Amino acid sequence: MGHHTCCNKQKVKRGLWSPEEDKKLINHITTYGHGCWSSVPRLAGLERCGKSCRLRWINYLRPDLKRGSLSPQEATLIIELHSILGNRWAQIAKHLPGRTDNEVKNFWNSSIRKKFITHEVPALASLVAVQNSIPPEEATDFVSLIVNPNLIISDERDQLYLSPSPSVPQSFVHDADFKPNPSNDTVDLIHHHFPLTTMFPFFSNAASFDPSWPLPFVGDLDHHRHKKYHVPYLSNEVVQDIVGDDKLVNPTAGVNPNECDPLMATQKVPQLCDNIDPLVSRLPSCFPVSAGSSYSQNMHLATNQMEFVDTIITSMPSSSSSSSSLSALSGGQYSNI
DNA sequence: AAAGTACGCAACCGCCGCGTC
DNA sequence: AGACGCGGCGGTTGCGTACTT
Repeated sequence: MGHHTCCNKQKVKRGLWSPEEDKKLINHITTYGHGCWSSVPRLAGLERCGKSCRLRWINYLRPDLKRGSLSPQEATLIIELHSILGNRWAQIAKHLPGRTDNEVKNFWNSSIRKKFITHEVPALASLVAVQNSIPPEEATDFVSLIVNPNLIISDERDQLYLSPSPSVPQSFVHDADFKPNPSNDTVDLIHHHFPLTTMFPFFSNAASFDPSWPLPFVGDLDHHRHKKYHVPYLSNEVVQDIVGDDKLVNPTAGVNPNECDPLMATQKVPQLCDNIDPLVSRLPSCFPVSAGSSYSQNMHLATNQMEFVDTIITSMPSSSSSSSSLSALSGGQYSNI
């Protein structure tokens, strides 16, 4: 099901290519050219679909491919081109002789992502700390909360775990295995310094806010294979303050450890998952939300989040618009790679 | 040393646009 | 006009292995 049309007609092998298969493909293409890819497997004596042959040739067997890691110059070029072209990997790869779109994509999704997280959070945190005269640790907590999207409601419902994410202040996370910090220091910090209607713009329109939905948090930077569910938690006081309507119900009430036992919380999570999809479609486009998780998706989300954080910073009373530009920060960061 | 975890990379999936009939 | 095949592309995932506990 779902296979390309050329793959439906014959039995096809999948998975990694053997050296023998590679040899057959190379021999065929160097002798006859690839011609119509859908006929290549038959002519070359391979039990693969044409698409698979094409991919193998383009991404691995082509004689003009470069091997080995990308050079610093190539990495810099990818970053520059990505800032112009976005995720158009094929377009980017055209400017890198011997490199494939797949290679560029893999590079971006692994290497750059790491740099993004390790550089951007401290940079933003120091900015927030200075502008708001708060301790660096508190600023780091705040920035980590927004920038580092480790709060997740995953759609992998077959395995259910509640787990805190180390980068997220514990007061924002309910976990069946640990006691949240009752002081809610970070909530208070953020609440004090930033109007939460700015942080979560969808709350500003209470009429369109369905309290039965969970708070929208974003993807899992540590990859889907963790299979953990990070459940956002806000106190009733904070939620009511956000929406300005005491009739509204805390959307995270069912997972609030002060309101139910861990078993109840566990049962609540699948319901939250059921509600996440419609939530996504109703949120303002400026706020990134994902019900799933993947590296590439999260790079995109993280980029949106950085823009969002920039908006927050520039809207703060003490901010200076000229010095708080995220693009300036990003430029400084990336130029060092 | 063994088990668990993190990560990079190769390969697959599904969609889209284009050309052909 | 629209059905179909194909190439191309971006997003996603599975696997092997290096690393950590």
